[in-house]
Amino acid sequence: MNSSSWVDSLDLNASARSLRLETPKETNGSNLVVFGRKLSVKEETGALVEELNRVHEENAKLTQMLTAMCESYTALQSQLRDLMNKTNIEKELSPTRKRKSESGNNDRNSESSSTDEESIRKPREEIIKAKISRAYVRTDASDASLVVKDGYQWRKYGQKVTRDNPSPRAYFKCSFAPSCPVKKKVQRSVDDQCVVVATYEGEHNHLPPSQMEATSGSSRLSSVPAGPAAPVKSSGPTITLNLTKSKSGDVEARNQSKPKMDSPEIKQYLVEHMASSLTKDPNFTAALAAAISGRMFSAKSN
DNA sequence: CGCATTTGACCTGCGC
DNA sequence: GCGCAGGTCAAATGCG
Repeated sequence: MNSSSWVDSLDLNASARSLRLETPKETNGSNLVVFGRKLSVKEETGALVEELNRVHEENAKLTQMLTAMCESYTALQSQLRDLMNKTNIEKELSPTRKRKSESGNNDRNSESSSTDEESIRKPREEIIKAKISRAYVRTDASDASLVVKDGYQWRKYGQKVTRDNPSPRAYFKCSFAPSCPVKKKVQRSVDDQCVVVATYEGEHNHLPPSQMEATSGSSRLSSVPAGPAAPVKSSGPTITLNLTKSKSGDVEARNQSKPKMDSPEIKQYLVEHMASSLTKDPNFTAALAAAISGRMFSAKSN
């Protein structure tokens, strides 16, 4: 199961709710015209409140489902990681094409200290490099800055024009924690200049700054540390593909089709998606407005 | 003045 | 060995 399918299922639930909430919306107008019928208005208000409570319960259930799903996905991911580490070790033990340069050094055993260091360092590098994910962010094509707001702080350390793509590729390092090994490459897509492709290498060894603020008691809903002129770019959805290298094509295919559900980006996207599907639903907003106004009127009449 | 960004130079791996 | 391309470094520059 991929995220889009269960996000869609959330959408379906939202639409199901909206179907049930159609009646209040239709009677909303009559509330204003036949305002004297207090009894029916109160009945409707009660029904709406009931409906709201039901929606809240449903929301809580969905949140529970989401949490359970995230947990099971995390468990699966750690299993996959263990498997991949095993296959990496096996690859290291067996002679491969990558070993060509090192095998060329075999006749120079006098440099054993340096080659030993390399052989120790290389698997570590490969493990770091194995944790590669890719994010596609839709931005304004006229926006020349290759900045992808993902909740982390990045320091640009280089830019290069590559052969396969006329638009420059920018290189970033995570600057929030000095010891964080994560790097990011950002380049516009060749096919669609509106789409920016961000490739992440490695894993953060710290919480995202936004989450750190949240845990430290900040009441802000979403805080991106890039300054006031840098809200979360929600001009389009960010799709994150975990491109973690894998020997098995089957596992790889499944893994690629499965975005990082436990990543803060996805979680934020889900929250935004759920919030927007609710707020964009005219039936829901109308019902909500009717319920609130109903309560206000009933409070006034008391 | 300090920090982030820019940009040319340099390093490294790979193919021929 | 040489050239190419991608990646990184570090001095220069800009900005708040």
